[in-house]
Amino acid sequence: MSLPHALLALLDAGPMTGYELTKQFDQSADRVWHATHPQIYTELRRLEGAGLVTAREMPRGPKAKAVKRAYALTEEGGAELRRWVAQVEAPQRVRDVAYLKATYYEYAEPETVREQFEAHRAHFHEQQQRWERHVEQLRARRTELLSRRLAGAAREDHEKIVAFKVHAYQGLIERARTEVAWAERGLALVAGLDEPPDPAASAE
Amino acid sequence: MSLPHALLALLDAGPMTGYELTKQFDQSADRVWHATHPQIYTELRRLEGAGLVTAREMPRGPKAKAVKRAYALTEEGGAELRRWVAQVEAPQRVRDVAYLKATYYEYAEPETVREQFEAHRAHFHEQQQRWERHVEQLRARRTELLSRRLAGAAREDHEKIVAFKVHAYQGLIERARTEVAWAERGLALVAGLDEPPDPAASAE
DNA sequence: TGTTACATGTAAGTCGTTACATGATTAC
DNA sequence: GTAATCATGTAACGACTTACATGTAACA
Repeated sequence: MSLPHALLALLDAGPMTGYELTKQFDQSADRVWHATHPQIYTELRRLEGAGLVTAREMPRGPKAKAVKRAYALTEEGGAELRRWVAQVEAPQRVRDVAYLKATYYEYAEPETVREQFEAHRAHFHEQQQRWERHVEQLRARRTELLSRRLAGAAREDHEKIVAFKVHAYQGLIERARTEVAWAERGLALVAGLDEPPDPAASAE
Repeated sequence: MSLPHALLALLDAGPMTGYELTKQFDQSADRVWHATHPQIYTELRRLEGAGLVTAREMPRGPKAKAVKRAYALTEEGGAELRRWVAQVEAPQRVRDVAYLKATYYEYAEPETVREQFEAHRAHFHEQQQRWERHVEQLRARRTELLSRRLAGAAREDHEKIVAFKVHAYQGLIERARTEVAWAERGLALVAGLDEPPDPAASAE
């Protein structure tokens, strides 16, 4: 649903190949949208057909035995991106496995529950740190994409462009922190349930 | 992916019809998982085929011109639920339209951006309140499902059962609060960008 | 010579949404 | 009688994942 727009948004900074886009959408990248390469290559062809991007075929390496395709935004593509940004989106529906499972943790061994909260904490802690680094880079205007984007924008818009990106990633940092805190409260809860509250009332 | 388990989890409290389950999964309900009725009826038939639930056909109304099917967990269904709860899940990948869009708000009119942050705030504020009410109900053990679930569980497990559910929904409350705060910071940001920081430097 | 990174695709299948379709029962 | 709610489905389509498939180029 948002994949085409996520692609247009990245291409807005400048032309890229499907491979480069794939790396951007990778789990390990600092992106808010994830997609796999089959999805991306397919979608790029579709966008090309719709006239929202154009492809330029380029030789790979000096021997020119293979080609790669660099995609660039067309004017319609840019217009579509702007139209989409202005449009209010319906709120996403909740569908969270971790929380669904957490609701039924009474069925699992305390040890297992601990492991899961640990994993949750580790995951979001890592995300938090990655996004913190990313915000630093954004503020210093040191990221590849941002530099390219700023190069193609009016000087007086620079502050605004940076501010919105920083705000978005700051939000993700806060979100990750919230998850870390939740997992930690979860760990405390299991620890408390594990050793019964009143030693006199404990069985066997 | 988690739909079958979300269904098993609900049926764990006691038998229900597809229609009742649909209401539980509705956007307006206090659930962490969303699903639509075609998905639910289809999945129930699949679970029945797999032996994880059994269906009992019941007459609808006194005239018995139509039937409804109440689904109940089988022993294998219960076992599967327990197996699933104990299993560590791979973390979900980020895919968030609101944040994706927010990264490119420089393209939208300040008025439009404001509207979107407003909508974001309103949505999560409402969720927050709903979940707060839900936690109150859980603590007082006044929800339908929880009473049914507790009725079928050993007395000494009651505290644990309630505690995990409360913890999960508390997490969702915190999450919603984080989103509300993010939207509010966003509104402040737009307001600040709208009136240029230095009146002397403003153009026309 | 072999491994890693570059680079692009197809095919099958699952998960989820939306639209279509039908009919009974209850309350006003 | 008629509207809302109860109740259950099918069909078509779109989004996403996983497995399969292929080949080049750089580097050690």
